[in-house]
Amino acid sequence: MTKPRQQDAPPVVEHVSDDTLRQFVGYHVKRAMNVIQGDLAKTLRPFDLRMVTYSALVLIVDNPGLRQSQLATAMDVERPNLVVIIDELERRDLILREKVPTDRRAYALMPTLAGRQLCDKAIAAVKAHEARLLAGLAPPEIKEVVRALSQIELRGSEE
Amino acid sequence: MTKPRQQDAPPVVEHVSDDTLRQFVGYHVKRAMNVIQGDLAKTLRPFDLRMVTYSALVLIVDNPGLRQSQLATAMDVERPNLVVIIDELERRDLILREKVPTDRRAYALMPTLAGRQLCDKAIAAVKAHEARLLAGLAPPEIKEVVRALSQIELRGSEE
DNA sequence: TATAATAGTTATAATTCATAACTATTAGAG
DNA sequence: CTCTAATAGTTATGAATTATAACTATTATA
Repeated sequence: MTKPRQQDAPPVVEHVSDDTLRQFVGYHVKRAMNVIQGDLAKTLRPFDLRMVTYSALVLIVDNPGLRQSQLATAMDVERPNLVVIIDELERRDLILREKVPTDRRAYALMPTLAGRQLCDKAIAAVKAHEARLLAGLAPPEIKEVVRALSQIELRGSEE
Repeated sequence: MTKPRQQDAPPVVEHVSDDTLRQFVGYHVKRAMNVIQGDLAKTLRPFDLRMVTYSALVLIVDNPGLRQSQLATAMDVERPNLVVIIDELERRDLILREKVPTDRRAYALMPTLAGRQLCDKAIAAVKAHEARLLAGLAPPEIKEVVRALSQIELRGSEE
């Protein structure tokens, strides 16, 4: 005999079980990602940055002179969608589109001083917030996680 | 002296470095998530399911009788957005909205036989695909990753 | 009984993501 | 060397996802 049910009424669910989904690593990744994304958004708000503008800025600071198409590929964003991101960063004078004399179709993306400074501050803030999220995890554990996630990422690119 | 640059031209970036972002676990989670999400979408396409409809179906099969608001909370989806998801599953006769005699505002979500069957098949397919993504990772490593991700998830909910 | 709260819905806006087509320019085949 | 194809960036646009306000019906509570 199963749970007693009055008449023909549907069972009342007191606690929702997601055990089946929990067997999938992907589910855990998704839920962790939700938390991380929410935390990141909150962290970046004071800098008036979103996740995309933040990562674009970091990549430009780290790779001064790169082209928009390179950045789009690195960020896994369609070229048309990158345009507005770059527009926004340029409008705020965090980066600039520098003309490339050897190829007049392309722009070399360069960070400004303000861009580098904001980037540094944002990175520091993100670092602090991430540390709080990862509190309770020992460094070797974290290394292990990163290794595993990289492995998954790799599997994806070799399709 | 740094890299030689002809005249005043911006440096040419041959390889885009994302080392700065790689220091963040969140970045790795995001990139792994992209791969997983793409793989999942491909896996579910033959069943005419998307990630949201799939997880909704699984949760309904595992928790027959649950209410839409419970499901919305479990899935981290706004109630209005869940309506169309449930509509879709119901239209395909995978689930049904059963009237609750004790509360005439609410619907108890129940899977149909077809729903349970499709769910089983989809779960099997996802399991197989995930196994391929995780090939190269030993079971204890996977356990470690899940533990770490759960920890992150937890940190988020205790804000 | 009156008021507040809840379940589900509708309508709608904001945001994100994807696609086609265009201009200007460069590279490559012949 | 010229013609064609390919590339960089852009514009326009649409699809999909996500979020918000307000509504109906019903239940819980003061």
